[in-house]
Amino acid sequence: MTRKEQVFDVAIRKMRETGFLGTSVRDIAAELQIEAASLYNYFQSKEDILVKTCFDLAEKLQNGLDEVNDIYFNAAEKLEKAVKNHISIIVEDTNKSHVFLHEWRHLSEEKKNTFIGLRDKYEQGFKQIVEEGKSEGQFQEIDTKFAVLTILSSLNWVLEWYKPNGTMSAEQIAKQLYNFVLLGLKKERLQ
Amino acid sequence: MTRKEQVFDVAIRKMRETGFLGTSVRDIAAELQIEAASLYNYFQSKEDILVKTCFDLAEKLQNGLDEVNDIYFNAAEKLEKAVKNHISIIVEDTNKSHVFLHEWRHLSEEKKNTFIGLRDKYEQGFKQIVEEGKSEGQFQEIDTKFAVLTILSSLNWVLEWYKPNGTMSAEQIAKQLYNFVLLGLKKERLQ
DNA sequence: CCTACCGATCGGTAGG
DNA sequence: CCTACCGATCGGTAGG
Repeated sequence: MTRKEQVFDVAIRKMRETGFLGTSVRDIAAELQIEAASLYNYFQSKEDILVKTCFDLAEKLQNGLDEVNDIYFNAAEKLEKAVKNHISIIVEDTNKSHVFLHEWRHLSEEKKNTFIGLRDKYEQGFKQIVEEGKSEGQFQEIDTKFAVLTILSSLNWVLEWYKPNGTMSAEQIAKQLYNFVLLGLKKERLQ
Repeated sequence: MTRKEQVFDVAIRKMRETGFLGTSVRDIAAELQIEAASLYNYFQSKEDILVKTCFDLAEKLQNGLDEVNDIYFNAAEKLEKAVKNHISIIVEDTNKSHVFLHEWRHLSEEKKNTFIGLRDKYEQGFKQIVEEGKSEGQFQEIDTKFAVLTILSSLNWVLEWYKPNGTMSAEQIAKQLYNFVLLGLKKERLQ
């Protein structure tokens, strides 16, 4: 782990704990036992850390989703793999994921708009899968936006209680969530 | 609407938009076209607004849940009513609900611990309903904590896309969510 | 509801 | 990685 990685690691953890605005550069420096001014050898501004975290994770999620869409053809299968992709990425580094999910609104106006664009694109990918499932007759005729936002909310909530050393692996969580939450979507399971 | 209510209203909306730390007393004053110092006729500190918002909403939700438990006997019915209670309260004032859900961590240490206690108690109420449903054989043998957190996450996510003048009423949303998300819980609908 | 102001803290820079 | 420091802004108070 390079010194730069150490700095980012501490900064992101602090931002997860007390928010972007609640974390001063002096807080970060104190934990690293150096002076605040010294941090500027590792980043140009405090916002850099937020920018990198938000955009890195957005890219990772999108790449995973694109891959799922390339490989699989069946909507139900696509959805299952998309769920697994999402969960495996966000539980990989829960601090980063928290910052990505909750602190992006403190990006500068321009960066924020770009970020929202990426998020919309990602949601669009899920919507397309649900639409496919509906037109193929695999999924029930539920409102697409409603279904997608409910699915993603359930997936993201995993962060609130996922413990890396807990009893469930990321794989098991993905399976359980898929069975539990997405049961409502499958047609043959409806009354 | 009294002047004090106006002040709180503006403050809470600002805090929803840019967070508790991202909202200065000067921001609030500017929108009301008064000086920052004048605000202190309406509250004693900026934290007062956060405290009132968080604890008022926690109390409202708990009272609703207690009532549900008093009136109904069947676990499935209790769960349905608890879901409706939760949704109807959080969509009543979406700004307050956002602050309640996301800004409580900026409460002072002591207040924060009390708040976490209230939240735990509320979750406990839901857990009890799920346990009842399981022991009565109405619900499948899913992990209780897992089920409750997934349910609450879905309910809270409503705030992200609920528009008071949208096509769905709070009642319809509650029904749809109950059918969609909670389908996984009911035993007779399992494969 | 205002003027006038306080001490503390903020993100960041110059220069080494 | 440090010393020394900048201007800006913060929550809040005194006194009217």
